[in-house]
Amino acid sequence: MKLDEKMGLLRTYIENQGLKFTNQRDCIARCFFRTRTHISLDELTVKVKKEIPGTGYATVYRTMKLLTDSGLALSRHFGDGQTRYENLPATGHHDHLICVKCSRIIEFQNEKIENLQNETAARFGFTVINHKLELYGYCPECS
Amino acid sequence: MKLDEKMGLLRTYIENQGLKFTNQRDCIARCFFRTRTHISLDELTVKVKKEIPGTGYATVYRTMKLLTDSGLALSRHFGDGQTRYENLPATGHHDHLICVKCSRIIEFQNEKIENLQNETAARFGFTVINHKLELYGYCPECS
DNA sequence: ATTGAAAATGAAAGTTATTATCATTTAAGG
DNA sequence: CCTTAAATGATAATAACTTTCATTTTCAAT
Ligand SMILES: [Mn+2]
Ligand SMILES: [Mn+2]
Ligand SMILES: [Zn+2]
Ligand SMILES: [Zn+2]
Repeated sequence: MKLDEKMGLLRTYIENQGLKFTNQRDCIARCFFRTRTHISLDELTVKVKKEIPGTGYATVYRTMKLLTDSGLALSRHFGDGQTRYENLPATGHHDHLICVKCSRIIEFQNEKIENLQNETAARFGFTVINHKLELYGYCPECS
Repeated sequence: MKLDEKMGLLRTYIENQGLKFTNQRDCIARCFFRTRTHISLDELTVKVKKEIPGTGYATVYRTMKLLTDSGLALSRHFGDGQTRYENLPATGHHDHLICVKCSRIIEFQNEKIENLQNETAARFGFTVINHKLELYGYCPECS
């Protein structure tokens, strides 16, 4: 999805909710949509302040909540006690390999695993609405 | 593993580390070994206080850290922002199905998924040392 | 049993990430 | 240009965890 398309969806969501489109929201959303990492609020706030110096952490927090609620961002919790946000993956859902030494994160997709997850859940009468699969270990460079 | 066997392992671990075996540690460990749930520190502290009323939360916290470090307890993080502890499963490693409505937790094992995880990691040159697989959804009663 | 050094305890304070409050500013429709 | 509801940023509050410290307890060596 293109940047402008995302900004359009955000505007629509904001209008529909009776909210207002502000300078800060514009800047924070653009900064976020630009990233390709799993970014924390602290990290994102640094980026945003370079464009609008006065911006408060709370506004970044609230805007990321907005983006998450609207479905334009995904929030993730890896091992480090911080919430991280990532853009919607163009290729669809993915899971993560995380290096416990250098924190490198590799994304992967595995249709077979996903299917087995659903099979397993079904066996217990569960309806899965989301899941978390994280593999922690050593990346090639840290092995 | 029997209760006494676990207590023996704990004693050994404590001796080897040059630590001391106290009344509180005995009580907290027994209370924990008795549980079959994924218990939080608050919950465990309530149980412990019924046997030794003066026991402080910090002591429960420190003892569970000890049990985790010694390999006699597993710490888990589900969605609710609290650390939970569970006994070593007699049947070996398992993963979890979690009901987002009633918080019921069902444990499952799936060898195929485990193998696919390792295959996937290997494809990226990763060595997996642990993983987290949680399936969130609705249990049969809440569907 | 007594002693003494080292470790454990419990209350309280400190940490850290997140979330809420509130006075002031701003967006946007009329 | 006005109105007013929402947004902002500084700050305070929360919540779970972790540390500190004065006091108590353990336990090996008398
Ligand atoms: Mn990702
Ligand atoms: Mn379990
Ligand atoms: Zn690495
Ligand atoms: Zn349920």
